[in-house]
Amino acid sequence: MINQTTQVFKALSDANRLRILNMIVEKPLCVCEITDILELATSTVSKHLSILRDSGLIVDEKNGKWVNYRINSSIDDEYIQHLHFLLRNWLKDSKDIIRDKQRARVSDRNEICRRQ
Amino acid sequence: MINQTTQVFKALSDANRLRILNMIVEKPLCVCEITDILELATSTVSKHLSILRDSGLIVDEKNGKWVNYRINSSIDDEYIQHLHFLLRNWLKDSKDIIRDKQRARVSDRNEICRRQ
DNA sequence: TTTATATTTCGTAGTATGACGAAATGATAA
DNA sequence: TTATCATTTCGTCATACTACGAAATATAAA
Repeated sequence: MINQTTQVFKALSDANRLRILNMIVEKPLCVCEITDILELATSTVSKHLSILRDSGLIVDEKNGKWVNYRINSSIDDEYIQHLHFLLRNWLKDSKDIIRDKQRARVSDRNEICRRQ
Repeated sequence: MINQTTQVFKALSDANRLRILNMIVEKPLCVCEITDILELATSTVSKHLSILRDSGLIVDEKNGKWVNYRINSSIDDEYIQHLHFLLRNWLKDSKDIIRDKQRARVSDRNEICRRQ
């Protein structure tokens, strides 16, 4: 119980993971789209996503050759939902977050992914 | 902005610090009382408290030879207040947290501190 | 099947974190 | 003042974390 809670807060205690969470509020994104926005190595982004997934904050969905990541909106954990609500408001005025969200909205994986 | 947010989540991402936060909901405690309940070295507890204080989650108050730590209840940061509310509910059924809170309620610093 | 694309896993380097005891600091009591 | 008690700071060790590139895996396209 207490360890599950620390796991969630650990997942939230990294700037790149907070950026990912706010991006995928706009729309579900694949790894290469997130990699393009964060400007990190693909393996690094994949690791961040696995940490967020293991904490229950996000879920992944296979879609052809892509893996889409989106916010976990299942209502089975009210505290996770509470945290998502909190985060969306807490970071909504951050310049970095605003830019990330804009880039997420206009992101086109067919343009982005083969460039890497 | 985003770094202040990660700092708060980092502060929350350790089991001993979550235990401290729930203890001092019951009543403000000094370092030696918290040390007695957590069964850690005094220097370790002092460090945990400084991390929680620097994140804005708690405040300290000098009182004679003791330093009391309590939840930061000033309303100047709504997100911190939101997190305190969330934590109190999230961990209220944890056996460890329940025991810590009971020990905090009956703790008497005049009995405890000189034994260390 | 072969080739290309997307993602994950592995190994590693540098850094951060949490633990401790010892030393330093601050305040009270003798 | 000196002694005592509470707390903080410092130095250190073991472990965990984040980043990367390379290798492995999985799916789609040729």
